[in-house]
Amino acid sequence: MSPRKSVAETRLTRRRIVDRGLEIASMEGLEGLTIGRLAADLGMSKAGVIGHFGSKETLQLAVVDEAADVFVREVQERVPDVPVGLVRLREMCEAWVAYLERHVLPGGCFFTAAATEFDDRGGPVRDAIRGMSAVWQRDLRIQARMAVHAGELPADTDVGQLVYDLVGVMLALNHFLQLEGDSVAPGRARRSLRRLLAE
Amino acid sequence: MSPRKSVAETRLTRRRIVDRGLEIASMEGLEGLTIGRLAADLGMSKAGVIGHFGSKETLQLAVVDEAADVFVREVQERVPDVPVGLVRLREMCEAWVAYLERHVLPGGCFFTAAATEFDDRGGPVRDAIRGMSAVWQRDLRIQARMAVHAGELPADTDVGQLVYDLVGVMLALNHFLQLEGDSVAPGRARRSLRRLLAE
DNA sequence: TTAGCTTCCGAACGATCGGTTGCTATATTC
DNA sequence: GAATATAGCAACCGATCGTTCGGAAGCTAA
Repeated sequence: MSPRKSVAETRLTRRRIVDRGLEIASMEGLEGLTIGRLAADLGMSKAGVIGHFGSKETLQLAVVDEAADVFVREVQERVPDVPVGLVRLREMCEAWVAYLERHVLPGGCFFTAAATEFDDRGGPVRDAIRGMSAVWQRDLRIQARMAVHAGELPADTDVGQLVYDLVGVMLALNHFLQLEGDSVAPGRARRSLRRLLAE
Repeated sequence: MSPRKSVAETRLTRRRIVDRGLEIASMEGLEGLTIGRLAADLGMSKAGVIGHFGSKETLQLAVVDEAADVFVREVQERVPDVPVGLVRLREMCEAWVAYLERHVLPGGCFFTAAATEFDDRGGPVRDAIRGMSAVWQRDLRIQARMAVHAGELPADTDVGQLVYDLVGVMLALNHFLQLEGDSVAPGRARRSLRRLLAE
């Protein structure tokens, strides 16, 4: 039926698949993302979908990559160009809160959902998720360390502890927003961040 | 093949199913819990498994109930008989940390996993999970309120905010333990709790 | 024009999903 | 001891899972 598309159109089809796949995965989970469901949503055949990836696992990895791109675009690139250290750390966290508040993905934070879904298994998908999570936490740790070094945070600050607490604030935000539809949660998150990142 | 069992044995079979089901669900998720897998694990037929419940949803609800029982047994009943208020609140949180540290379930906190899995869907299973979560948070809120009233916490304490932060500490603990196998996480959790629940 | 490459489809594969149906064998009840 | 109730099994149902295969259709290079 469908003939060969130009190179540009082909890339576009692949993007459509991954984009819709990310939406589904953020709601139903990476395992709940089904070739048949994806094909039906996009009005194409299962073979046409899987042909771009070869296997479901490759598709899952492409979705994880896309989630990382979305995170870069919707969080990291929106961090204002402020000096490194405490000010930048605050803006990174604010961008994070705003991202969840904006409901960019229908299922909330993709990495939160994917992490709890795959935390007990092995395999490349779990490794990819863990890698993405590690990169962001590393960025937080770097800024926190700079803030300590610049005297913007107490000299005896435990940077690992601080990152732990920041992650907790974000996990709680996702939890209260998604499970309980709690609209005051972003305010709570910001208040916790203010206390954690006070000068 | 298998004949009818005595009433006691029947109850025991049902318990075996739900117990193993909870273990599987804590690792693979409530949807990843399949009748066939459960039957194979227990050395019985699918019909023998589903016969006790009638449908998979009923089985899932039974597993959620069992998870609540485990939580009561492993957390709430281990809270020492200390006076209400701040002291009791501290012991409740400590019991919670110890529960995750003890690795009672192979997949970590069942309700954390179940909540993120079902937070985007409707139906009785989601309602049950939300209900369990609400009960525990209510208990926390009550003790926090008593602590404020007794002057053990600052008078201007925002109890909702405190519960938000406590939940964040626990979600982070589960996250770092399960995804990253971080053995220092329980220490981090206790340190955060000490800061949140300082007199 | 022609040959090759690629995208996508329709159809089918074996496996597994949740669930149903008869049946056997036993515990319980009378 | 006879009648009844029921736990669990083997077999099967239609649906869906991920995946494979052959071919149709159109772009591109020769």
